[in-house]
Amino acid sequence: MVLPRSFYEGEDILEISKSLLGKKLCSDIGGQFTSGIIVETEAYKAPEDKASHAFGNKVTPRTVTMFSPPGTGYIYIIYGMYHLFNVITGPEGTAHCILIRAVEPLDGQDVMLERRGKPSMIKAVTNGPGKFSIAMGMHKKYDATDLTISSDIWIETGWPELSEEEILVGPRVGMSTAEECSNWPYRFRVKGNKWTSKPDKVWYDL
DNA sequence: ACCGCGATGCAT
DNA sequence: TGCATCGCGGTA
Repeated sequence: MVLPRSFYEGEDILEISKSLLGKKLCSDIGGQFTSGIIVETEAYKAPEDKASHAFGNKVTPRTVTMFSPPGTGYIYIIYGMYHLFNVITGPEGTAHCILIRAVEPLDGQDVMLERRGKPSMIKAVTNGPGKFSIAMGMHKKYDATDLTISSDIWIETGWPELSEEEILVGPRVGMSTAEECSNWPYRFRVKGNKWTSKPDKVWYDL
């Protein structure tokens, strides 16, 4: 079942970030169907979050998508070559968004390997925001896609709801200019899942 | 294992 | 100018 808009519109972005773990992210791009279970997420809580593109509710040509209704996809380019995929959440008008950082591959694994130029799934294919976005065909041209009605990119129910014991939390990465926000525990992952991005030492139980 | 760095486009 | 990144080649 495709997740309805009500899934995305709650006030608590951290709860939604955790609820997205275990959901099934699907894409049908270039005539190729791929899907994967979301196993790592990262929350960006505008307007007070200095790490958010929409810090201070700043509206630019890039960030305007972030003010779209909850359940909208936000795709932007980082380092000139990676099309990172995010989900807009929160009450309409808030610019909260959640970066999808890793998925466990399900359908279309042959397509993912071809897009990534890798021989097998044991080589890191979807364990990072840039990597899984390539594997699933994410592209800036799909920015502002309505994930509740799109036939290009959508999110379905997947695993049963995870318990808190199955989730680890840690600080976000790449926070060089976010000052006090850089230590916020806004990054979530499925405990023990081998498809998450490279482990580090800062994870702890909820 | 870890570290440094280049690729490459676009927002500011 | 500096990224919400990745893969490579160096050193160990």
